[in-house]
Amino acid sequence: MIELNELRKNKEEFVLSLKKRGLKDIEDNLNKLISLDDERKSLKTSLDNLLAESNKIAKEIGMKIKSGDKDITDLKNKSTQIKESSKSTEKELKIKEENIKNILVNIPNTPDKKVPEGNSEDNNIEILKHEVSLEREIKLKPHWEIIRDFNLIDFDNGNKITGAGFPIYINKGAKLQRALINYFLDEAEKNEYIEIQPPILINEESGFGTGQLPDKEGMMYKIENENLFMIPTAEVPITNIYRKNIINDSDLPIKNVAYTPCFRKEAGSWGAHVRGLNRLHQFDKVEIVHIEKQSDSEEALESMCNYVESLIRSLNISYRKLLLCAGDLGFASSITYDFEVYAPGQERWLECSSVSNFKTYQSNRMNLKIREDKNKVLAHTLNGSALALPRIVASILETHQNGNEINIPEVLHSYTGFKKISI
RNA sequence: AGAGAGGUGGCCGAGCGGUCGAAGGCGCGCGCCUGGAAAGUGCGUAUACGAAGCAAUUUGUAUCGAGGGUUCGAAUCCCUUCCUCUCUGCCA
Repeated sequence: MIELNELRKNKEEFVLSLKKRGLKDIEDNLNKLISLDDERKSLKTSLDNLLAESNKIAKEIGMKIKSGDKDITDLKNKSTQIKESSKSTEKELKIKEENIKNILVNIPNTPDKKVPEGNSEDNNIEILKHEVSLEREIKLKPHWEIIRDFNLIDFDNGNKITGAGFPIYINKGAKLQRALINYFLDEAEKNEYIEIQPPILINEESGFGTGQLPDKEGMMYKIENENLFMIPTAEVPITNIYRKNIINDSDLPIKNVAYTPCFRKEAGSWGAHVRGLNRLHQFDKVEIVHIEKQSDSEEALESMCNYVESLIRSLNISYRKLLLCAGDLGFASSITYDFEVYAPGQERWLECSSVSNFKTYQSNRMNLKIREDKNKVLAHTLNGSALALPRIVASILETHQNGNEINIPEVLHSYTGFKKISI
């Protein structure tokens, strides 16, 4: 949620910045927000005055009763009158506050200065690319063929017991999943991340805090009679641990890592190119989350990117790093770097990590602050995938296939217990 | 899931219709005392939203799990709801 006070201070910057996202009526919207806030303030002032008056009378009555004076009818009547008008003012104020929140909640985060303009993925900027050489002369298969040939994942039975997009990993396919998860967690630990095992169901307040609710409700699976949601990413439960907290400066940075399954409805995003592991309803992911001081978050984003890059590189697969343009930026993010790995069997780049700085957008929603000297200021929240498994698996299988066997990247050997998968 | 007890500031804990944002203690911060420390002692120590001020700050309102209600006045009474503990049941 953008900060209203900041908006009031530099409206022009907000307008320019949000226009980068391609929002057309944003200036009118922001003006409306400010005038609603003016109205809110004046209502608040008159309500406070009424209540102050009413409190004063109540105290007078109390004093009179104590001193034995029973003549309080006039005061009572006066107070009742004040009460009536304060009730109606209070109602007005509540409505005003709701109106403001409804608008505020639907305004996305302002893109960082570094974020390029543009409204499609073609406008994303490639920051770097690292390619591994493929000397093999065999014809490279897409991973869904490899999976079938080596019997690593059973999509059909997943379909039978749950539905499309819920794969069953089998045998060495399952072991590979477990190896990757453990490898990613261990590496995070070496980099001073504290491991968390959060719940994978979250309530409405948590969904609101990180920005999935109310507007992105369609992405999450809902448990109807419990009013809970399956997490679309571990970002939600981890970041919400710190909801409504005031954290001491000296306790920062907070660096957490968690492995969780993730659940996404992905409504309407199924097409011909979405085969095999390219898009799933349930997938595994190791997520890193930072809570940082505002002045430290830019550097933290860099270090997170470097960490993610080192992980991908260690798997000996081709990857590239993109800086997302404003139009491609997630709703709550101010700046996002995507990492894509290359899947040579299908000749496609697949996104496997998204590293973002949300700045104060989430902390403002969840009231997460940092105590710096005497001041309390909103924290910056950041997160990134480190890493999402399925597309990494796709890239590993397609990159390291070698006829009748698949070579497992060396860093995983101690985790898998095998160096190759054979037919 | 049933029965009972309970949810008060960073923590412990008093208050159970009147000046209570809330005694007392612990913790923490600043000062005094000291050669230094301990002990002692003085002061301070929640959050949100307004108003005034360049600011330090001053000031109003709300908040005693959450949301409603009764009352001139609610931490205190009533209703709803969430959570915790104990016992019983069920269970990996």
